Amino acid sequence: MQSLPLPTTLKIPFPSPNPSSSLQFPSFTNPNPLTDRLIQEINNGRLHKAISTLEHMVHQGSHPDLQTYSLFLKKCIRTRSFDLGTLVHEKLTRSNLQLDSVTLNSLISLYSKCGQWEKATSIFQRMGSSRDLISWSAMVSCFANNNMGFRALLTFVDMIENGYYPNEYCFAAATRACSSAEFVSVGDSIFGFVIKTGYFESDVCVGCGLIDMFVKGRGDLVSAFKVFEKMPERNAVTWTLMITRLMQFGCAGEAIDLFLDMILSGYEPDRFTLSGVISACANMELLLLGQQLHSQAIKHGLTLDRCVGCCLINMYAKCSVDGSMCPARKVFDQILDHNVFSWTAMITGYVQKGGYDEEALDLFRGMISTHVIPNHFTFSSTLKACANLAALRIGEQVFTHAVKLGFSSVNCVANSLISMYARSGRIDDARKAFDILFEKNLISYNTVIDAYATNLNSEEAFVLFNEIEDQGMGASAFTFASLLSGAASIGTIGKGEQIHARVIKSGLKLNQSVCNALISMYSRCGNIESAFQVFEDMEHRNVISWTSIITGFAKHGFATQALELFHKMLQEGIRPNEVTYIAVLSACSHVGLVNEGWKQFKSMYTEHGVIPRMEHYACMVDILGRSGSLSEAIQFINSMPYKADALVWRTFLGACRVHGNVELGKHAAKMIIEQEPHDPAAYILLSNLYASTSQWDEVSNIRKAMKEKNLIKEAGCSWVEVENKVHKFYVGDTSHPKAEEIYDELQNLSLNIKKLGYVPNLDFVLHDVDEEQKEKLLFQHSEKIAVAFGLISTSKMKPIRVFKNLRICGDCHSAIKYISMATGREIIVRDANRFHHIKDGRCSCNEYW
DNA sequence: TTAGGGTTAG
Repeated sequence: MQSLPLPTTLKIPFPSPNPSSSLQFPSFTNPNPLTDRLIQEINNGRLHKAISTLEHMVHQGSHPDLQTYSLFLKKCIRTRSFDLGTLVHEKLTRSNLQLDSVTLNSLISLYSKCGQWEKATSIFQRMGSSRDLISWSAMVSCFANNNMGFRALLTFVDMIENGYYPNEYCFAAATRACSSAEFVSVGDSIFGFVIKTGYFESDVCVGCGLIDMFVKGRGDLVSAFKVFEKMPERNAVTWTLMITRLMQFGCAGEAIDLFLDMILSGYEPDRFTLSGVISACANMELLLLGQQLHSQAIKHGLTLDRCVGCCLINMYAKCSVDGSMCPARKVFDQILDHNVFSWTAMITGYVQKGGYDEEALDLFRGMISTHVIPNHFTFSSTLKACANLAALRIGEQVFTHAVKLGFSSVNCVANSLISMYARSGRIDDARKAFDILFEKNLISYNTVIDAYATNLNSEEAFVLFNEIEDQGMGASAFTFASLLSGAASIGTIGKGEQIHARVIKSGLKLNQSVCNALISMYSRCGNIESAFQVFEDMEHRNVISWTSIITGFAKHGFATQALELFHKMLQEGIRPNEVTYIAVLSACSHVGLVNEGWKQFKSMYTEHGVIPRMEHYACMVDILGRSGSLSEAIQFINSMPYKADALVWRTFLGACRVHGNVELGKHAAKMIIEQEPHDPAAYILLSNLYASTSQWDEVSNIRKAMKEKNLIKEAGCSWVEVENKVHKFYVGDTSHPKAEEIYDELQNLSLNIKKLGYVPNLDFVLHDVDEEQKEKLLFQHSEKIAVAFGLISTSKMKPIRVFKNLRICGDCHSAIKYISMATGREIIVRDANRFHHIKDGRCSCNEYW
């Protein structure tokens, strides 16, 4: 299959609609004028009018004859008006007419096509001896169409045993029945038979069956395409089938190429063709071509068609440039008779677009009120809307509805429920929903693994990861990305390296998402060298790869490298996004590059069209504030185009703390508390500010205020990973089995570093106690305990990696520099803000933090 | 009347 350049602006030479190609039925002369009118309406395709006429006739007690009923049914099947077909069947049942095999076969076909295979089966069973070859054929086809391959093959065999020799339709259906992997060998036998009998040479339907056997059963698009190319006769259906299958199996570009070939070969696209190729446009986000196809649909009078409509809704939702859902909604509103597909397409469009979750829920309510029964896709998308809105109670009500309709154990519904709980932090409920799910698929596992990894429970995430491998499911890129992100959050490099080894074993080492997650993991675990190695080894880097490594260098304080990489990224033509600029500005902030920061901030919109958002303003406040330009920072805040949020003020308050400016700090704290009255961080920062300037009465007032408001300060803690186990320490912690050795080591360190010139900085004790007590308290800080434990538990050759949930204390920073000198060890500390690489008495932050 | 279509969770 050769891929042509993508047609984005090409004008397609569509042939004009050919009215003679639509099916016309002969008129019958009938004594009843109403019957004549009915036949005319059926022939003209005015089926809603026809049903009114039929109802009127029935009301008058004058039923049309069987031939007219049969005509009506065939037209309903032909135009896919299944609801109307069902109504015709109801009237037919009440007519007491004796049904012939043609009419009964039509009914089988009607119910087969609208997915009601039970009804089709029941009609077939009641036919008894009036069954003919077409009835059998229709039944084989019905089972094959409704994903019941085994039953289709059984019926096929049953038919032969009943003395019927299969015709080409039957072979086509039997071949399609082999469209799942389990029937590959049966498919081979039928294929051999079809070739031998010469059916393939003479019939297009058999070719269609073969195409599906290869594509659906084996994922073998190449063989399917060979069948297509060798077909002695083609028509619009065969072209459409091949286009649709290419699209469905991930070759949207090839599907569009083939569609162009079809048009150039003079075939006229119908509702099926347009549906397939519009879906291909949606997948490739080709809005212009999608719009051309939309105008074709209008020209062919297909805008009211629900299927074409669904594809257009999907295409507009995926391709809209300005994030607007108006074009999609317009298509939806034009569809007259909504069914479950059209409602679901619109709900899904809203949910996928993001920011339209309320609209999605409104539509779900609208759907229920019009008595359209939702399906598993509807529930899946609606639950996702609830998760986005954090509307757990509504989500639970929606799920109860799904339970009542029997969809609770369908994977995508149950997985959406798991995801909804996981995203709301209700990990236990997510786990319960996972446990009761009878048949879990990879997505079920990935969802719950991601939930554990996000909630820092890497042990449980690993147990489930092993289950995936034990069951032979094969972890995906998503599984690895979640596990790596979990390892990165805790900073367990040992775990991260183990996962890296499993990535290599799984064959996913070149996967872009996995590589991006590896870069982030190594960088966040303190090993920027390995992060850079992964980045260098990548074959194809995207903006996330570049942003991840730039963020890594920025956090580690290597601003020069970060900015060099940023320029290299621009040279390679990669467009920076909002996150890239957060990385670039934070690189400037971590080393105090005020002018460079201004330069980047000013050019982000003018040169690359990235509109600064709150985080970028906060970065600039950080750059200005930490460099000591507090008044410039406050001027900057006042000049912002929108009201500064708590993040901006928190950043400014941090700078006030570093530069000891109590007055501005008080103002900042007031602004934070105004916006987030229950956030303890502002109170703590302000209290620390008072403590550092020895205003103990104020410290005590703040503590009282916090107590009254029941605000609990996040306890500071530090941890190190030793032999794949995380050891966590709080202030003054004595709970570790090696506590005695740790405190002996701390005592020795204290003596040794004092000899080298360390003087405890008692300003960092935030309690009003005497000096001796203050010094003792300093040596109980969690980061010092973690360093001491690292020293006594690890090889002298390896760096010690310490992690802290809050910012590192100033005295600990100074003490650890002396410890690195006294012991000759490299100590890397990751705090809430950045990395400190401490070696031979120096820190990579150059005291700028 | 028997070959082709639409929406899906991490």
